[in-house]
This record gives sequence, structure tokens and C-alpha cells, in this order.
Amino acid sequence: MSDDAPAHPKSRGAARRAQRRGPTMEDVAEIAGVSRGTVSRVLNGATHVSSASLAAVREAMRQTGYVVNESARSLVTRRSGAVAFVLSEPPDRLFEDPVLGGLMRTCTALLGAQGRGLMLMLAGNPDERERVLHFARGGHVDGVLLVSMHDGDPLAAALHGTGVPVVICGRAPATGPLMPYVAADDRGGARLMTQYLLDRGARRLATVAGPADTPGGVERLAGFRDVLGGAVPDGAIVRAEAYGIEAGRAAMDQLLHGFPDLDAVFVASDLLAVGALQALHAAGRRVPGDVLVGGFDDSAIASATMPPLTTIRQPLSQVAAELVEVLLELIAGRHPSSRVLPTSLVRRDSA
Amino acid sequence: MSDDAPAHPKSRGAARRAQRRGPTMEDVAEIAGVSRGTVSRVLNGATHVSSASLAAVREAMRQTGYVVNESARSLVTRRSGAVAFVLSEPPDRLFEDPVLGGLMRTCTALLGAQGRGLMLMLAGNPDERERVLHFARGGHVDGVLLVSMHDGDPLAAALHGTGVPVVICGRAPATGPLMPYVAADDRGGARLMTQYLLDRGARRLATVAGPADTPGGVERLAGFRDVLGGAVPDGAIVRAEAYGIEAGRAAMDQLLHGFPDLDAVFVASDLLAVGALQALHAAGRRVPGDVLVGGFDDSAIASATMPPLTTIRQPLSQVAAELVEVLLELIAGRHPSSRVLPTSLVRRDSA
DNA sequence: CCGGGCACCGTGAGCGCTCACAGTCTCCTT
DNA sequence: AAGGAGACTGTGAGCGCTCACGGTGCCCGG
Repeated sequence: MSDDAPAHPKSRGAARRAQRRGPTMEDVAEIAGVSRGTVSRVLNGATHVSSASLAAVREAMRQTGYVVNESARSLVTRRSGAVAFVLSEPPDRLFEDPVLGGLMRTCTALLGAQGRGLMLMLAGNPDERERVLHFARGGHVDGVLLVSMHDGDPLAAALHGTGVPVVICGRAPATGPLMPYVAADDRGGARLMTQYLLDRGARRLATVAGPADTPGGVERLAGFRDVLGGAVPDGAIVRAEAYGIEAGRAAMDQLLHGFPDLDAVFVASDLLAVGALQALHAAGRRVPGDVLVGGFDDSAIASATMPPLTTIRQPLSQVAAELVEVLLELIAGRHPSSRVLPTSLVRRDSA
Repeated sequence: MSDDAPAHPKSRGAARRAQRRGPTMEDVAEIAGVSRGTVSRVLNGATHVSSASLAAVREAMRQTGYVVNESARSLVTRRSGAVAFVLSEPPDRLFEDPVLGGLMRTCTALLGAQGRGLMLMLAGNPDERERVLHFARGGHVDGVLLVSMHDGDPLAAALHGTGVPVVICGRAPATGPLMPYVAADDRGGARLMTQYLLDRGARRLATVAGPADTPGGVERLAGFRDVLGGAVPDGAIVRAEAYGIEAGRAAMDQLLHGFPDLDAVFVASDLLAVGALQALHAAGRRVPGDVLVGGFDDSAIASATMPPLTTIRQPLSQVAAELVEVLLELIAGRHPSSRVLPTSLVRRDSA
């Protein structure tokens, strides 16, 4: 009742220090026998600091266990040190697709090495979208990595409107403001695979394409057509409803129905290919004996199927690296260009 | 040379406003004809605010597009509004395991609905670990969700030392300070599966256990033993090196070698089971004809294998929900208890 | 008719940092 | 020997917010 308030006004400083969370720059400065300004200088770059005071400050920091208060710093610099990783996808995509996990992981590691944090945000419904926008506008993040598979994503344009640097992973929306993107060469990869199937002796080629509103769905089909020219019979192209296993099975069933004597199929994603493999198996077709199957992504699942999937490898860690590089450039005020990274063929047993 | 500095000191306010990023509370207050204090009150709770000024402030906010500066707020409240999601794992785990992705996604969504952000952090090496600790100590996050599969993770103890609320997903380290955790009932699940295999007629049961330093590796094996009692022959237990497909294949090969007449195998994770299935297939054993195979996790891959995997389902979204609930309680200063959630059997074709 | 209570409101004092500026001190040039 | 160019350092003024405090006005009981 009597000891919970400092008795003397003069002891206020000490009391404050006692209840305060951690040491401040001021404390460090005092111990090191320098001023706030000098401590600040060693904190950012340490230019124009004598080696004597540098050492003193370092020692004082060590001794006090000082860690800089990022909020205070952000308040004045208007930089947050964080970037948002925005997933503009139907909610269950992340569950199924290991590709995204890898991307995220690599970005996090790369950003972390730069002392930056990665904030994960979903944008699967209007509420979430609004939150992302609010976040960006509020300056809580210095930049946004937008992973959007869908063309003409309204979020991309809206985000662009906030003035926050944005780089898109996948493909820039065909319409709307242009902003830098990083993507794997889907079309080239599809060409690679189609040609490979041809080289392996396929004569009755079919394809399971991805949804039409995704770059993968458009570009990979385009690559398939590039190689085959006009020689694609009716019924040899079926579009999957989504990128899941179920969708792949359904599409393959449909293909088997409409184009029964196929001897090879290019499937627009590994996950889809898993479903296709199941449908093929159920139909009694042997892979690769009766039909060759080529996938796309080289996701972790590709080597787990039976038989292991011949597929197109997306240079995922390179995509991640370029993604953060481009974003960092953007944040630094430069104007990096978009990048398309080459894909390559990974031969396994399915073709 | 002459027009880049304001001519009159008196115009400074206006110039500042022009170059300033966004409207501040002060601006909103001015427009609404009230004071900063009132604006602040409507921002947090709006108690003791007349409906007239409430409306005026709301309108002024709308009109100016005001969004609160979180850094300034954090600076004084010492709360950041973010929580860290720390992955204490070898780097390639996330690539392979869809379970983590789902957990992350659900946590992000749940946290987001509370207006909180989720910061993804890796802790796969000492550098990263140090970064996490630094982050926690710096008060950049209000709490930490530590996903740690390894027992006695030094990070858990270190994190506990920072005073930041921590909840562990998986299992609390047996040693060290006790902190709340949320886990699925691994042991119970393993019992469930083992009993099921027995009920299906298995007589020569074997198991591929997870690494010994993981709760999954310990608890699931314990559950297996619970049911079988002392009746487990030599060679019927093989420990996988890791949780990957390769490791599963290797372990199954070893089992086939040391315990050739097995008629059922309980594999400690779906990913491991994928490898096991491959090894079995390569050895010419049919599943489930010759040997029954049971997995664990019910990850997305379980329905993609051939045959689809009978497995134990972890209530992932419930784990996520409890995880954030417990953390939020902790942050609020309460003392929630740990939770263990029931698992269930999912019957597919492999057993 | 006056004093006290209550709902509402404005104000000042910071939170811990950065940045520009104004010193100080040393050393080199002319 | 005077002057200036650096190198180094300290200081003040905020960044935009919250929180405690001290006013107002108004209504009610005595």
C-alpha cells in the first residue's frame, strides 16, 4: 500500500529504468561514454566513428544485451524491414502443392539473411484481400511478393495502387498496370516435354491442360501446340477443373473416353499427373508401356509416384532468389526488369 | 537550384503535409473538428465518445483514407500485433511435408481474423536460431508458435528465457522449462492403427518408426508396442533416418531383409509410407494382398499413393486452432494448459 | 441555487529512435 | 602561421501514437 509508488520524484529515473523492458540507446551511450548519435552511427554502418568509441559501444551493447527497438526505428525511417508474402489462391491450394512451400521457405531464408522478415498473408476472400491492402497502405511492409496463379487478379492492380513495391510470381496479369514478375518458362518447358514424348516414339499425343485462367493452363498448352502445330485431333485436349489430384483423375478419364488410342499424355502439373496415373492404372493401361506420361513442376511428389514421373523442373530456388532480388531492387528505388527462367526436363520412369 | 527548398519558414507545415506519406491522427482530428485524444478513443474501443464526434471521426477517416501507423502505436504500447511461426527443422522438411503447409495456412487465417500477422521464421541453423531469438527479445512479436519435431530443442528453452509467450506444436521437450504445447495424440493413433491391422488379420506385424529424437518417432512406436506387448520379434522394428521418401524406402528394404515374412507394416508417417510402398512394390509384394500398410498423418499424399493409404488422421485444423488459442491466452496473461487432440483412422485401400 | 458526479473532451509528456546540423579537434596546405 | 578540410562527435527536433490527467459542460439531489 505504501511501497508501490516511488517516494521521491528524484528517484523517478531509476524507477523507470527498473521497470523498463530493455536498455535503450541512451543507456548504451551512457555506459560507453558517448552520445546517442554515436551509438546510432555504429548501429547503421559505423561510418565516421573512431575505433575507440566503436569498441566501447560494442562492449556496452554486449554488456547490456541491447537490441534496437524496431518500432521506434520504423517510425522515423518509414521502413518496416518486412515484406509480405501474399497467397492469392483458393484456400486449399497450399495444402496440396509442395511447390508453394518450397518457394516460401527459400524466400524466407533469403530475406532473413538480409535481416528482413517475411509476413505470410492469405488473400483467398474479400476480407483477406482487404486486410492485405490495408496492411500495404499502412506501411507495415516495405514490399509485397504476390503469388498469384490467376490471370487478371484484381489484387495485383489494387496493390499497385498503394505505391508499395510489388513483384508477382507466376505471370503478370495481361491487363492492368504492368509490374515486374518472375516466372519459369512454362511455354518452353511444355515444348521440351512434348518434343521429348515425340522423340520417345509417341504418335497419338494428348494433354491434360490446367485451368484456363492460370498462366500454367495457358502457356503450357501453348507450348504443347507449338510443337504439334495444327496436328492436334479433337478430344486430345482436356482441361482440368483445378490443380488437384481429383481433377487430374477426372480429366484423364475424359481423355480416355474421347481419345482412347492415345499413347502419350502431357499433364500440366505433377499433382494432376498423380490423378492421371491413377486413372490410367484403373483403366488397365500400363505406364510407360502403353502410354507415356509427362508431368510438370518436378515437385516432391514426382519421385513418389509409381512409376516415378518424368517431368519438367521449375528452377524453384532460382525463382525465389530472383523474386527477392527484384523486390529488393524495387524497394531500393531501382527499376528491375521481369525475368523468365528456363525450365529443364527430368527423366524418370513414366516416359 | 532555387526551387527545391521551401522559401518561407511559414509554409513548412503545408510542405510537410504535401510530402508526407499519409494522413495522421492529427489530420483526422482537425477535419472531424475534435482532438487527437478523441480520435484515439474511437480507434480503440470508442468508449466515452459522443455519437456525434464518433460519426465525425469515422467520416474524416473515410475521407482521408486514414490508416493507423502501427510503428508509432507499437512504440508506446510495446505490442507488435504479430506472432512468429518458427520452423525448427532441417531445411528440406517443409519441401516435403504438406502437413506443415496446412498448419501454417490455418494459423495465418485464424490470426489474420484477429488482426494479427504471422511472421514466418526458419530456425534450421545457428544463424537463423540467433535471428529468432533476437527477434523475440526485440519485442518484434507478441508471441511465438514453435513447430519443433525434435525433442529437447535448445531453441525452446532459449525462447522461454526471453519472456515472450511461446507455445510448442508437437510435443514439449521432456527436459527444460515446461511450456504449453498442443499435439495430436500420436500414441493413441498408433494404437488405433496397430489394433486395426491386427483386426484385419495381420499376424506378423512390423513397423517403420520415425527418428528417435522426434515425438512421432517415440510416441508412435510406443503405441505400437502398447498393443503388441512383448510380442514384437527381433527385426520387426526399423527406424527411419528421417521423414522422407528415401528414408522410407531404405527402412522398408531393411525390414524386408530382417523380417521377410511380415504381413503388415505400420509406417510412422505417410511420406515414409510412400517409400515403403515403393520398396514393397520393387520386392514384388502386393499391397494389401501380401502385406497391409498403414501410414500416419493423413497428409495430402495419402490419397495419391497406389494403393491409397490407410492412415491415421491428425486433426490439423483443430491443432492450428488450439495453437493460436493457447498463444492468445498466453499473450493475454492467462495460463492455459496444454492440449492433446484425438486422432482417428482413415480407411483407404492399403490396409 | 449550489455543489458534486458523470460523460465527454483536449493536452502534455513521452515511447526509442534517426537525421540534419552544428560543433570540436587534428592535421595538412600554402 | 593562418586557414581550411576532414574526421569525429553531440544535440535538438521530431516521427505518430497512447495514456494519464485535468478540464469543461450538464444534470441531478439536497
